[in-house]
Amino acid sequence: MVPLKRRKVNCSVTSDSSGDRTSKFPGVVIYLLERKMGASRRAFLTRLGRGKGFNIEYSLSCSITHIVSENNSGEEVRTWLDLQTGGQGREGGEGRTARPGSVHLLDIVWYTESMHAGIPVIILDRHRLQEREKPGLELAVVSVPSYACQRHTPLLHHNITLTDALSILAENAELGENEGRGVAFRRAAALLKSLPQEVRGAEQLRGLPCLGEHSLRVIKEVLEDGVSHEVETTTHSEQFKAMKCVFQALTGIFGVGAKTADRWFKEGIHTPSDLQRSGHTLNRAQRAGLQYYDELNLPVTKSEAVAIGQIVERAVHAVLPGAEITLIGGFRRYAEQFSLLYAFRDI
DNA sequence: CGGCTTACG
DNA sequence: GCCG
DNA sequence: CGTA
Repeated sequence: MVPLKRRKVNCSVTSDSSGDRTSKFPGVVIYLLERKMGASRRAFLTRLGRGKGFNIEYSLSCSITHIVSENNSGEEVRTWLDLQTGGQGREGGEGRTARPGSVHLLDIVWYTESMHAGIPVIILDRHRLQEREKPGLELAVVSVPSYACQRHTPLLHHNITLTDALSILAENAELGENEGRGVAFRRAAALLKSLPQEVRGAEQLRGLPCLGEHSLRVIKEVLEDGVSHEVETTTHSEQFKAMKCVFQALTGIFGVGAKTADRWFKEGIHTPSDLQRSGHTLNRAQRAGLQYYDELNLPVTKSEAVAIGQIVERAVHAVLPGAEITLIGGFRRYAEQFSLLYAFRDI
């Protein structure tokens, strides 16, 4: 079990201009293409979607993630989009778009199915506007450096559904005290995070490191069916849910790691309250962890970070007038963790 | 079949 | 589970 | 064994 991080930063993504509309589904910003759809039908579909909590924009901004069209071919929409954006949304382009992943070009069938489901349904091949792809572009067999240290592993990447699935299997292995197996699934997920674009077919991944029979099978299922049977079973398993919950509660105590959580779990200690009652002998860190349980599990806010930075700055200036103090770490790297680091420039 | 990140307290 |  |  990978220890949970303490003091998670409240790291809500600053939404861009269009994100102001409250949406039940952050990450899904829909643009309905009026061409061939007609203004009145577009207005109707927009009202329907917004009523169900979907974020539907009327103008084409860079925050759009899903473009839905009716009675247009993939080429038509692509040509139209290129005209609007000067080709910036193009997949396999030179990375000029700031947003990860490219816009999904979808048929109205995806929209109607999503309306019916009340949530954005997982995009399957039949939902996509089929584009006659340049051979070897869309289905490019990707290659990656074999050393993990040579790969980028960004937080925001192009294969979230796949990494989510593999992460569940990793978590399950870790909970079952099968660390090695967990490591393998985590490596497989990490590899997918490094890919420059969304994977469309498992064939693209042949020969890549860290992806063996099991991971490839899961990936294939998710790509073809939207879900993996094994992942679904695991997610809904009472055993898994219970273990996950207890682990979160116990390792959430500073000074308690996977081993101790495991031991206590077997002894029937499932919550911090159970622990209090048990009268177990705790070490110094754990006593503090229990005493300040709530506070230590509160996110560090940006203003808190800035305030601490100012205290340090005053102290440093007392010794080194003119020293420049810069807050770095999580708030700059857009990571979940928050580190308080102070670097000194030569003065 | 063994090993799975690393440094430090 | 994946790899050497 | 735990934190980072």
